Amino acid sequence: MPFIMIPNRDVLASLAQKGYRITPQRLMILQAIEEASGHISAEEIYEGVRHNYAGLNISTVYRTLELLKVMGLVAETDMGDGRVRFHSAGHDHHHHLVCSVCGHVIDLDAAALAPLSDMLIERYRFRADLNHMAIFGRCEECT
Amino acid sequence: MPFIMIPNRDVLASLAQKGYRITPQRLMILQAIEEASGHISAEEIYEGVRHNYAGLNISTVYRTLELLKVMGLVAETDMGDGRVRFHSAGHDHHHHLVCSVCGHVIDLDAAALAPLSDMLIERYRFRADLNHMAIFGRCEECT
DNA sequence: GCAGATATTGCAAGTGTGTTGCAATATCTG
DNA sequence: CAGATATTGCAACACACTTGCAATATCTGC
Repeated sequence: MPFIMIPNRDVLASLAQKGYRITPQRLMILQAIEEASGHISAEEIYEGVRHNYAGLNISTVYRTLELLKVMGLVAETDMGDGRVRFHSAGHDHHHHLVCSVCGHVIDLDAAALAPLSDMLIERYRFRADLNHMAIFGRCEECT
Repeated sequence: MPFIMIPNRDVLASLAQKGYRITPQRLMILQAIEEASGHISAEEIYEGVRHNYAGLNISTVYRTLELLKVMGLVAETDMGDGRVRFHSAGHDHHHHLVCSVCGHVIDLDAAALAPLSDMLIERYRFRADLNHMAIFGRCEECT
């Protein structure tokens, strides 16, 4: 059993409280997500954790991510590269400007889309779920 | 060879002009896209066309869609249901409010997102490509 | 601590959407 | 109409993700 850092105690408490078990795999996956700078895919989590613990299976990563997502502990964004990316929900809510040319991602804070959200409710009675939205386009360098 | 309606002449001219050939498969696929109310997936185009012409292969559908997309004759939107959907680019540009609960899609005209687009250029120097964007959330009925 | 209940894992096979190499065939040009 | 070449159908593949199930690990109550 490899050495394991202790991730966010609140996350562990949330899991335990609902009858979910704290396993080394879950600890390592959580740690990988929290350590990731930016947004990390299931495959990247898998590769990262396997450096310490070769026995990990990719299906455990997917199942853990699904669990964390349903519990609202991680957020999911489709950056349009054919796989879904995750980050800790503990960070501030934000959106993503994804450059279609160079792949660079600019973070955009949640407030920036508030006017859009208000307009959609007023004009269409549509309550947009704008968490972690990806907007595609070209960044300054790639114009 | 089945009976074939004549799709948009401009589209045929665009194809011919670039050395692409007018085949019955392409005619039938184009027709399926133009006749579709709303947004149609590759699989739906395939099934629809096969009613008339059983010999069609799904890879021909994908290759034709790719061609039409590159030529700007159809537009593509990821509605978040695990497959990409297409519609004729001849129609007005618009966006989509997709209800996560009932799947209902509200069309939103392009102008509605102009303020967002302007803000992103001004504040982030990011030129968003907002064509046929999908915004997820809940419609009035599913609140 | 320990035993039993049960949540979780690893494995291997399966899904679903979309892609690709290649030989056969169809379209277009002169 | 013949030749050049674009396109198709086929079958196999790619890739991200899912699932059934037996083996194993975690947690709870004593």
